[in-house]
Amino acid sequence: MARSGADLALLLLGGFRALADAASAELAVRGHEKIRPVHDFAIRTIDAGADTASELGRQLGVSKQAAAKTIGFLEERGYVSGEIDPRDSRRRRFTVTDEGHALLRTGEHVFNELRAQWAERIGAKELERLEEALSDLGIRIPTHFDAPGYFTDSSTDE
Amino acid sequence: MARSGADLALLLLGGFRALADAASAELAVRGHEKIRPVHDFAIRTIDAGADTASELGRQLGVSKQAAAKTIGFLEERGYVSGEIDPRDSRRRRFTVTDEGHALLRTGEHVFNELRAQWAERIGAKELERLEEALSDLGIRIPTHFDAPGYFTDSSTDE
DNA sequence: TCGTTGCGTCAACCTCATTGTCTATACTCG
DNA sequence: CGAGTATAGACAATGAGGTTGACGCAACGA
Repeated sequence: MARSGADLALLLLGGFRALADAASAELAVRGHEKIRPVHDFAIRTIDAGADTASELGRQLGVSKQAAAKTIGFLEERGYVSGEIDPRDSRRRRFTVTDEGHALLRTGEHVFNELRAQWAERIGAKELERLEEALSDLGIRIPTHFDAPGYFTDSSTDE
Repeated sequence: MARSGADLALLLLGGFRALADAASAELAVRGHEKIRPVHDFAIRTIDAGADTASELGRQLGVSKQAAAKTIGFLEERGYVSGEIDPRDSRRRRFTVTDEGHALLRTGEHVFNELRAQWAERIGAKELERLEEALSDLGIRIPTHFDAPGYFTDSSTDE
């Protein structure tokens, strides 16, 4: 039967949220409080070479000020550490600390566990097929999350 | 091959965003500027009986102030209209206007068109299978759309 | 050496949400 | 009836997350 397009959208969003919320909660349990996907993403991006605030901002598609703020948070938590570039004293170059790498590993682990749970529920084959379908649709990994809230729903009540 | 759980999450988010963004853009083309999913959802909820700001807030899981603001926007655009309840002058009771119903219909249409495009790309069967899989996972329709939240604080309540 | 460009920071402001406070109205119970 | 309580909605302050503008300073290129 032809389902509705709106339901499809909601299903996708719901799936994402189920994973993201569960991951965030699990990360908190494991000692990484208040970590949100942005942080994971930012750390990866820094690790991949975007080692200054300006560069991180460009990579993430946000202003350098916003990127600097995120870096400030990460630095405060000890996930990254930075020092002035001896070659160019305008820059502060950041590196991901062991703690930062640990967070990345834990996050990955948590997500993989979640995925494994899904695979158990509907079958590994089916899950791969779902991923395949989404990939075939040309869905690209989003890097910008300032989505205009499309729906606001009550997840709190039940 | 075993994909990563994080990629799965991103794929779902990306899918949702692709649909939501396209729908929002198409709605703008059709004369409904700046309409986001929240608005559609709010109108539906009002139509379903949540005819005061407080009640809408409760249904949507947001504060009454936030709900009042949304209603203010909808009223300004002519999607809903309200008047003081003669039985209880504290309340302003809202009803969805014809314009509001038209928006709902258009939104539905736009989403269905988008879904049809996806069905063309990967096959109707495959799409249904994807929806089936997501449903089987017990994904519930979310109503809280601050969803970009992979990287934004998404409330961890449940 | 002198512009130009880029980095990082300060400051102001926007949006969307929150909580707290307050007035007015309604409801309930002794 | 009248007192006390609960509720609607409005106002204000606050917070999170982002933006733009301005600016000092360092680097670089002609």
